[in-house]
Amino acid sequence: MLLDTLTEHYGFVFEAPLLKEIAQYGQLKKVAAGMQLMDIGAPITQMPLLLSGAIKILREDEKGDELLLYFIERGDTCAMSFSCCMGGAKSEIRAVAETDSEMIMVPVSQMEKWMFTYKSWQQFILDSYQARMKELLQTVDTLAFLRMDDRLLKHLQDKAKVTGDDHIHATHQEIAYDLHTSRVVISRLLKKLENEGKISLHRNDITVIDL
DNA sequence: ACATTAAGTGATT
DNA sequence: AATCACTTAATGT
Repeated sequence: MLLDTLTEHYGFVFEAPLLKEIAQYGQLKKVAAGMQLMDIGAPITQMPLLLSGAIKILREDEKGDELLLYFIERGDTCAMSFSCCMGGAKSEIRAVAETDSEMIMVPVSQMEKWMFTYKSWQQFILDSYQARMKELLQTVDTLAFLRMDDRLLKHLQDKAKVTGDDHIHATHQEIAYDLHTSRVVISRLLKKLENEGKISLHRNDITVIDL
């Protein structure tokens, strides 16, 4: 039952009547890892409430190169899309499932209504917005100061965190793609991190030791 | 055994 | 930090 799963994950955040409403208007959605959930330019009609798994949020430049902004985890929602959908705007970002994930999709119209009727909802959106903004500023910081080694280590740690596994299953090329750099650079920095004893390298598998 | 793909390295910009 | 050119290692057929 949808309400049960909902209570399990969000029971501490929302009061009973709101949980009931979410169960009524939302629909459960399960996605496999690697699946694209939202693309740049697509209109936003629904917003996800994440139950399990993780979603990565990407920005894209003119040439189609991607840059990872941040991850969304259980108990999060994409607050960025909230500001967009208030004005009926289109998505500025792309969302891809990092792991197999479950979420509840809620129509935007309902979410707007709840802003006025439920204090806990208002708080949830505000908190979520603040958390995303903080993460975003962090990535901006590392970008601005061109510290690719810090960026890489943080990315590995984030990835291990959202996956819940210290073994990262990814090629150097894929990581380079996320951080918008070349594979050679990633290989070199990974090698450096390995020498520093922070990670261990194997083909298609990086083990994060220093968490 | 051979082809393909992933990873490591030196040199250059 | 990015790119090139090349080597070495792991994996699939």
